[in-house]
Amino acid sequence: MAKANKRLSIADLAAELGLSISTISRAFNNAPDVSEATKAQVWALADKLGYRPNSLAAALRRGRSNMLGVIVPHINGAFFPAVVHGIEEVASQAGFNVLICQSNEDEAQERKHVEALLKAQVDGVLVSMSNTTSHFEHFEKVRNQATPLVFFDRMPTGLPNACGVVVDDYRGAYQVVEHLIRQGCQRIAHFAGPSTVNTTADRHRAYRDALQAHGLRYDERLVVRLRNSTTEAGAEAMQQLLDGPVRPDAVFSAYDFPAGGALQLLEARGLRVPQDVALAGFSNEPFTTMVKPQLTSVDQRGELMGKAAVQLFLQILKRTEFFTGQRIVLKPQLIVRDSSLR
Amino acid sequence: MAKANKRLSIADLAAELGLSISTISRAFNNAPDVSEATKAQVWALADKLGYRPNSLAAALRRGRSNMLGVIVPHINGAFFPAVVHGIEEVASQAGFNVLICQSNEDEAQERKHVEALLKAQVDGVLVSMSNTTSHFEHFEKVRNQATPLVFFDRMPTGLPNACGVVVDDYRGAYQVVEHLIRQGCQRIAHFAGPSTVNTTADRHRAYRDALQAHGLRYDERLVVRLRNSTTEAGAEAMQQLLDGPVRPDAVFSAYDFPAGGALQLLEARGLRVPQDVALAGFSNEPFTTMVKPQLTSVDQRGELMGKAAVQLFLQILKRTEFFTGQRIVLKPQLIVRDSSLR
DNA sequence: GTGAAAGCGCTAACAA
DNA sequence: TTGTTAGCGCTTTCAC
Repeated sequence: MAKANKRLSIADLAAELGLSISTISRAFNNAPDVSEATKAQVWALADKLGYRPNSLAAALRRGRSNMLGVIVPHINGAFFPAVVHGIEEVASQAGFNVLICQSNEDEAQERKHVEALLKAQVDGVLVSMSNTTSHFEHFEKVRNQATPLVFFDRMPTGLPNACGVVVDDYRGAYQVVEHLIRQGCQRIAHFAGPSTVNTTADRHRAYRDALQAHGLRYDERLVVRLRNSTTEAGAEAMQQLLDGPVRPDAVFSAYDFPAGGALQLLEARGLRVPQDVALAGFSNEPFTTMVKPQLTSVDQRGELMGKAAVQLFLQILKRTEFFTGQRIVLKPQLIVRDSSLR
Repeated sequence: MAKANKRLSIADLAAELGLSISTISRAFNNAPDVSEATKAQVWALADKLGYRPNSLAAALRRGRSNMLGVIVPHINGAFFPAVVHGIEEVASQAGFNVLICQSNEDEAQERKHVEALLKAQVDGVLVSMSNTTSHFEHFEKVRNQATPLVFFDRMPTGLPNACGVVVDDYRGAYQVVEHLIRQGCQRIAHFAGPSTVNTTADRHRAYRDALQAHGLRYDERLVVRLRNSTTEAGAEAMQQLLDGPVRPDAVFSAYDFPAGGALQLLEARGLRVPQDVALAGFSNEPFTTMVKPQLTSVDQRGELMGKAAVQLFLQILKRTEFFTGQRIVLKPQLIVRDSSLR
């Protein structure tokens, strides 16, 4: 095993080969104006010595790190991992390394991550906002650094000209509710997510609009604000509805896991799904096909979203102009399963 | 909004305040030998100007990046996200930023990530091996750079003195099989993972040993090698067993999702779980409590594992000595649920 | 308590 | 095709 481990630099290779450091540098960047013979020599020696270019030094000098910062609220469930996957794929094709951070739905952590990424000189930041974030100065800072900023899925409503990729949550939710109405449901309840986030706010709005468009009353008593997006929160919400003044015959949940929780609770209470209460969620989590009955849901095109976000970033990077508030809107996909078919 | 965006440096602050760059640097590092008044001045100006230290430059100069590289096979399911969570928590406490990479169970990608991390001058690498990895030179390279290398969950068997944190897979699997035997199962089948990976190899070995220790025959015909760790692979494997010469009365799956797939297939074939076939998986995925019957499984202590891995890394970093092959073994937790209770 | 100066490892003019 | 040189922004002796 190798012993003395003082870090090697191009200077060492240069000395060894009797070449100048610039030639070594050029060889590593595969510059066209270095002879193939020289390149071969350099690469062979590097291989033998275990030399590896220091990308920090290169980044410092070049003023470009080829690193892309990504902030997600979490990587639980299937959606954000899918997005991350899409991001990594396109980013690595374009020669970028990806720095992933989780905000854990906490604004303070989100700010810290933004700072850290900026200090690390990332060439761009992709963010899906924490759902507790209510101030946006940390995002403004990114843009003030002239660092491209692209949102995905969750965008701040209060930030003018924000670029991003979202799914048409309104449309997806509207389709769910229309579907439930067509199945004959009359008292459709809603498990609502936070109203501060575009996604869940849109789902809620679509729920209300779809009801009214079909002549059904929007009844506050049928709307429960979820504590979070877990099964437990869903079970609680379902219990609350069952204890309430109006017995729903369907529930549209802003997330899948709470819908799963509702399913368990209904079963425990001896109610049948979908005959007594139809259920639909949002996200198309894998578990939705493993429960009985399988859960109706809406697919959010996670991987595609990630890819689109990086492409948008690359576009912005190319332009010298300033940010133009581009927004890419993906079509969600309603997936009807047994939990809402009667 | 700010306009001309040439990056600021300590030199700009120094000029503005009539101080030297060293003082500015010291102020930012909160050095004790700078007067509080000066610090306050510097910080105020930085705040006003939106200056942010360039951590790349600092890392280059200091020879330490405070970045920790992490390579996971994927972030699907609940286990690896839990580990990552644990890693981030302890790492950020210790002042490290975490660079997460996914190998997608592919050796080539794993190698590329190792190279990229090393070039980025990370101070350490935490890895859970891809299950297709069969050569370990890329790991040796890390150690040859004198960069701490810590494995978690999946360790190479062929790398001497590898440090890492694992769960006692053998023990967990042994407990599962013993439990099934105590429930009266006589023909216990096994869905096996890759034999190249310590975790699934241990689960398989424990399965065989537990059978034999209880006077049951180890029958190759009851062992199916999974194509991968999805529900589909589990359904296939179950079908294969049902089509085979020996009808099992229990299945111990090396992963949870295939157990879920088996559950669905059994149900579709009109077989009852656990009465006709008892089921048990491994990982304690959240979905195991959402299906009916709920699935027996083994918890792998993901978050704890992540924390322990970082602590091990920090320990190694402190020592001047070389790697000693420390291994931390966590106790898994058998969680018995309805799918195996009869 | 503060400053001057060297240099981390690399890139990119500019020369030759 | 190759070499020389001046930094990128920061930390860190060593002075004063």
